[in-house]
Amino acid sequence: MIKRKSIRKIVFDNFIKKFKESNLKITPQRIAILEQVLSSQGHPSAEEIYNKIKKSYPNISFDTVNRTLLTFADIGILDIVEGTGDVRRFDPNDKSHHHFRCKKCERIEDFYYEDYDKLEIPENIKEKFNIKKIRVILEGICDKCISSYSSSETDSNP
Amino acid sequence: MIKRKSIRKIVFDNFIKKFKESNLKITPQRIAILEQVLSSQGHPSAEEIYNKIKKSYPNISFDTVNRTLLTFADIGILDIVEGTGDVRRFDPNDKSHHHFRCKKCERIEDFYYEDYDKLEIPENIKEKFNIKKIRVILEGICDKCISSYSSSETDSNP
DNA sequence: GTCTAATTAATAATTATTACTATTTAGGAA
DNA sequence: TTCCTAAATAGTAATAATTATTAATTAGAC
Repeated sequence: MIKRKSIRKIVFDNFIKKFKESNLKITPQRIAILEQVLSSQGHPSAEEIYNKIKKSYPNISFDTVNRTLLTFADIGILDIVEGTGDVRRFDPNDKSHHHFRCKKCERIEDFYYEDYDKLEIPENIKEKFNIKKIRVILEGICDKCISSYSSSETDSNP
Repeated sequence: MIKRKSIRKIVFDNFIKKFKESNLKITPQRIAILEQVLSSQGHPSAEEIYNKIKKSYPNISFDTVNRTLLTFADIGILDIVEGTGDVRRFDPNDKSHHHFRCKKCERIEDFYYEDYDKLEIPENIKEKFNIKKIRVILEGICDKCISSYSSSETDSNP
């Protein structure tokens, strides 16, 4: 019991450290959202998290939850599922291809790479699902954005 | 000139065939949208396509364009860029993982597969972009949906 | 040409996301 | 501790994307 609590505390403290590193104030709302996120399964939307938090924190606003989740994504506490939150985009390219996505300008660029086209599908997946398409998403910073990025990204010296 | 035109016609006729196979009527609107899509670069949104079509077809409605594009995606004339069009979803899973997506119920399931974690990044991409994350998306039909799918999907005999 | 089910235009309704502003608060300095 | 200030929040409004509705039109089979 005591041990479980302290493990949980360590995980938690790590996030608190991240907050401080990013000059984010530690507010009860952020703590509540963090706790909710850490105990989430699957891929919740802002609204799902908002509804859960409201139970213990009735007058938190949706905006705070949404904004905070985006902040968390910014500082790397959680991820945004690829593509979601963007307007629906159509892809008229009928040749087998893969996508590079820029995290900064959201640009999506097609690229071709045969090795990726013939990737093997894991057995347990193949048994359970009927796979129709395989796509690799590379996420990062594109050439146009990289220059405007701080040097700390490429230079890891203090 | 004549040759180019007939190649274009062949490509076009293939799509017309797809229309007929799917019992879709061939309307001038659909032709216009098809032409616009086929000449599109990148990953246009419904609105972008709508704006372009309006120039040659001023009183087409947005709804028609949007609905038709979805229909095209249904019959496989084009794709929807993975994830787009969906509510933003957060991913609290901090372990390296990949996604299976069901095309029917939109379910996203995490899975783990080391081979995918250590995929090589093509040289030309590595030179141009600063890659931070690699993710494989498997698209298909999930176990829960497969039973409600027509047998023609799994049985390719006439 | 006639008929009918499918399609469309126009618009309304719904839903997601972002923006705004007055108020409150975290956390550093005295 | 108390004070101060920049940051964060609640509440709400605005914007934008998507889906639904309905009356009118039309493609394509006969």
